[in-house]
Amino acid sequence: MQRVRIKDVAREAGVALSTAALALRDDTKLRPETRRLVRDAAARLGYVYDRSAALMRSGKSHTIGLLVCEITNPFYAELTAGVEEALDEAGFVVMLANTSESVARQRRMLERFREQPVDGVLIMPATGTPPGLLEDLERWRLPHATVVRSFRRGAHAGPDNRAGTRLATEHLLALGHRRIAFLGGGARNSVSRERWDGYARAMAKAGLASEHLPCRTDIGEAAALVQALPADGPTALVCFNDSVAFGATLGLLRSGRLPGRDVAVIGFDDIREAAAWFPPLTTIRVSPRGMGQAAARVLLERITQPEGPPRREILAPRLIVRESCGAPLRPKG
Amino acid sequence: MQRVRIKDVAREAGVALSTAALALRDDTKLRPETRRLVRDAAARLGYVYDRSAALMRSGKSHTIGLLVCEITNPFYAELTAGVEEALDEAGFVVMLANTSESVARQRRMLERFREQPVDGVLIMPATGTPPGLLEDLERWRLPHATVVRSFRRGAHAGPDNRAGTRLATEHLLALGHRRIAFLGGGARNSVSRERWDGYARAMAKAGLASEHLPCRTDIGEAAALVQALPADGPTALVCFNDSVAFGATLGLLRSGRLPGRDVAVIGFDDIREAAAWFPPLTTIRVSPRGMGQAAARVLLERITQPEGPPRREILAPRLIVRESCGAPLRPKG
DNA sequence: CTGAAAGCGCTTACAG
DNA sequence: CTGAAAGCGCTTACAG
Repeated sequence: MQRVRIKDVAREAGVALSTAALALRDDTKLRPETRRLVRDAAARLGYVYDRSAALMRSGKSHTIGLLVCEITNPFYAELTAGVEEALDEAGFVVMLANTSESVARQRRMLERFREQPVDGVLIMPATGTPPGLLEDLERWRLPHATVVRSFRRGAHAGPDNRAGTRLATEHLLALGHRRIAFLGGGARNSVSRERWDGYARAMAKAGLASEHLPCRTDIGEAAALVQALPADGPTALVCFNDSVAFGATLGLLRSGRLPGRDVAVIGFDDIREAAAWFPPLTTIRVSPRGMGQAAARVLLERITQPEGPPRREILAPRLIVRESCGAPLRPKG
Repeated sequence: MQRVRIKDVAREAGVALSTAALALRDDTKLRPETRRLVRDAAARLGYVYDRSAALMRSGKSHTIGLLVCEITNPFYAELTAGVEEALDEAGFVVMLANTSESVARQRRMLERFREQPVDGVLIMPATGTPPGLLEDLERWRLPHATVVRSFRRGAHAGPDNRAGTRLATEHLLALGHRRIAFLGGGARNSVSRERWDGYARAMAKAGLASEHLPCRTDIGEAAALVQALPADGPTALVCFNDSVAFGATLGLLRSGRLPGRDVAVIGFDDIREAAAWFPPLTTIRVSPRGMGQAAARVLLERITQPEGPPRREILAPRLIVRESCGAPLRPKG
């Protein structure tokens, strides 16, 4: 069984090869009847369009490379779903690489994507990514955008991290807390720096000292750290993200303390599990799916208008008050 | 700035075009010195290998399409990481599509992958996938394999679901439970059927009646359902998976009951959060990452040996006893 | 290891 | 809308 090519479809439909080629791409230069004629012939023969051949000739792959720093993190998984959704709508397909925070693997996959070739790359830079990577991307003229974590310049979509932890800290201050610590973060990436910064500035503004309890983004590690906190420790925790906050609540429960009543906890991200948590988690909402979609749009703009200035879309976060901050226990008034 | 082609590299290195082509793929027919010579020339010119042109000629894309039923589910996210890891080692790259359990979207993405073209597809069939899909794949001669959820035939890698829920049920029976219910599942897919079946058979063998508490795989929905369970309800829950089990423990906590002490809970999957949970979750371990790697291997075998019989790799699950089943509270002996 | 050549299946520009 | 043709950048088989 020979492979069916456009030439065969053209013969079956009784039209010229160039007409068949145009008809198969639904070109409006052709009469609707002709297009139907060709489509029917293609269906009869079981014709399958070969995108790789089209790419070879036209140089457009309608494919983008997505570098995820850690796909097993629910936040990034949700973001990936948003990216994939928005790109699919635009007729693009995504090639996935999970770097697992490895700078070496990130580099290797980027070169692989370049060879593929893809029309552009969307990157959540691995922790510790050297700034030279951005320069390489620019030199390669490979359209690119970052999501969540960013370089100093270049197209980007991400949350306003400083505003987020500022909102969380100010909420806790308004509830009367004075010993407020920042739990988690500390990695060498823009998100860690910015979230810490928003908290620290809000504390300084209130004339209070900052306290950092660094730990990796790991429920177990956060839980162990919080479980061991002394009774005269912080009365409130601004957490790097929801996973760390989940760990914090588990650590409090394990040491016989009730999150919200004994120690206030606020997360960041509002991942799906946050509302169903015990106690329901007060957190900063940034909508990973929406951010993935925004990032896809920003990248597509780079691909279609490579000469324009790169757009940076900073999304405003929102404080979602539930129970883990203890607010419902202290009605204002 | 013109694009650098193999021809240019050959000229720069002072060798024939065919020699340069072989050298760039590190063919052992060539002397190491020649290979070095060519590689150095390529580096000097900033040559980028064009895989799409190679695909066009050789017909091998070294790309596979991955259809994930729900990437935001941590279990499938981890599985995706395993697939991507194993394929990368074999020099393959993955094109991702998240079907979000939509049969229509699954169909559309499959046709897209076929056009791409990919060397094969790895599928976690969306709930409600018609058996006709398998026939299409066979007719298209598109190498394929399923993961976790399966068709009646075809290459596959997945857990022994019946053995898993049987292990869980027998453990609860041994702890003295009699009113044991199955929480979650009920979707029209092989996993739901098999997990229920393993539980129901173990109950029947013990001469006990089965009880099904169906709910979607959603922490919030499971929590609400369990929170409302009466005091004379089941004393133990075999859960469809860990997410449902997490919901169950939250529902118990919300209604003032301690999971493990008041009602025993066993999950399925052993996702990362299970060990850190409060209380630590007793569950059935199937290693999503390992399963993803196994599925990748099974698919690669289909691609390299399309005429051989499809392999089905059924992985044995293991009971991981932690605290949510209450076993540590009742030392044997 | 050389050198010339065919071909993968499209896209695209062009004269009619 | 036709028809013939060039070309995208590789791979591959072949005679030397």
